[in-house]
Amino acid sequence: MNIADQTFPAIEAANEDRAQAIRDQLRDAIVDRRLAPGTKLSEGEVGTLFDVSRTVARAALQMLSFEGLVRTERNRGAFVANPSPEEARQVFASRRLIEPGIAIAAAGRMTPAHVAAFKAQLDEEGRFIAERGPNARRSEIKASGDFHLLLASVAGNVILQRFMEELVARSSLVIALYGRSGISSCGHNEHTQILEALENGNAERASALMLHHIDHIEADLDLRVRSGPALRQALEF
Amino acid sequence: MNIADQTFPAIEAANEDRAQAIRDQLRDAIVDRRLAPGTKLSEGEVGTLFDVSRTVARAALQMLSFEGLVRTERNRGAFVANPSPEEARQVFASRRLIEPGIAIAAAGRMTPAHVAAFKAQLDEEGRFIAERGPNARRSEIKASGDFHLLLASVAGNVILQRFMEELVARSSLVIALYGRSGISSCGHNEHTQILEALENGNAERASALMLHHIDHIEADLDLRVRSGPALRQALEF
DNA sequence: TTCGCAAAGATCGTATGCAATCTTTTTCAT
DNA sequence: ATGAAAAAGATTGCATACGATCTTTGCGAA
Repeated sequence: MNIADQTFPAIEAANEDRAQAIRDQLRDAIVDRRLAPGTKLSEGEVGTLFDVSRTVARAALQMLSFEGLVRTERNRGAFVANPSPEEARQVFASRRLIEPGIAIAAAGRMTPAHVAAFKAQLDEEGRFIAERGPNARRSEIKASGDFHLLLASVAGNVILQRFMEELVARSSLVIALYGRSGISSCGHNEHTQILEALENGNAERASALMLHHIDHIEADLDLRVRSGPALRQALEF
Repeated sequence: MNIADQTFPAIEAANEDRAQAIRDQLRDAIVDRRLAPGTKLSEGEVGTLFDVSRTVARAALQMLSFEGLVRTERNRGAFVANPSPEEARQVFASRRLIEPGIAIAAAGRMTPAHVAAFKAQLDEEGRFIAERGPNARRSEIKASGDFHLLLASVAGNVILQRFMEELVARSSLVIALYGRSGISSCGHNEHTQILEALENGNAERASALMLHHIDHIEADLDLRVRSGPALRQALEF
């Protein structure tokens, strides 16, 4: 799970913002758990891996720390975030507050093109659930989150969309740490139901289903403190 | 309104994160309108003003751009954000979704100490409203936002608190650009009412009052596009 | 061995330098 | 004058360098 063992796709070509590209790759790696919570992300290694200077690597890590996916300690560096049970609760409390509203907004803006995009998304999700192997698991995690992000994009509020991107990514970390049953594949049926409600323009139902869905995901977590949160943190694990 | 004309309090001493300190100062300057939307914030000038290298200044500006208070364009630099009417609507739509929930959460966690803090906050707000002069106006703007931030801190969810910090700051920019009646001092009474509801533990009422309060603030805006949004943006003004 | 402490090594925070890009000014033909 | 093109200047993007801080290693005493 060391970052040096990771392989990152494609070369960061383009004269576009390279720090942003690196951030995206690292975020994906964190979200689908190729990088475990607590993993050290040193500026030098990141820079070497992506073939940029520390300056750019540092900027990418700073971005991730704003998103809460990375924790930085002064003079010690950056680590994949290791959310405490309390943080985990706050992530889901935030989602319970925001995401039902997003569902309502999205219900009022669904077009046939959106419906098609959702169907394709759910198909993909289903395919990965059926497959075996760790790569399929990763893709499944990613796809499950992408459903929520697609919903947020349909809602048409870029601010809320960014909030949701952060919350979905952090949720993945939380589930990785505290999830009981490996994955939230239980959610697939619920996703389907939510899409149905959206398709029918039934905003209230979509909203209620979303709330339940979030509750179910959180119910699958074991947020009891195990060895005392301080120790856990202190050991970076 | 040039940044070079600004004076920033205190020296950025401490071996703590200087970029963060600079970000805070710049944010305050933007929020209470010492820096107008569209103002150029060059790395060099910021660095000189705060007596740090461009590296640190750049980091501070990057942080502000994540918060949506600053817009950065590749190879062109950073500018105080100039939110479009659409962005303005999204800011308030986000607040309508989040802040009533925050009020509910806060209502369930109010302690006597919190009540005292709110009272002090409202007192200060009232004092600035009574005063004359541009400095009082600035302080009034700041205080009005601080009420909402205090509420968010009482709610006890640091994630939502950060979201609110961003939204309140961006609201100030929006009001500066699109506000009809100079300031939202109209809100003072409403703040008082909200506190009353919180004090009585009446979560539903606090939530409803907050929703109305946000609506009132937004109703004071004139979000009609004036000279075409493209032109406005193109002229950086 | 085991503990503490010092030296060596690694990593971070920040300043600075250079090329690339953008902006402004100057120049010149229409 | 006016407008286009070129030159000069300013600013950014990025790499690199160096001191400061942290981490690890090595060594000697209990």
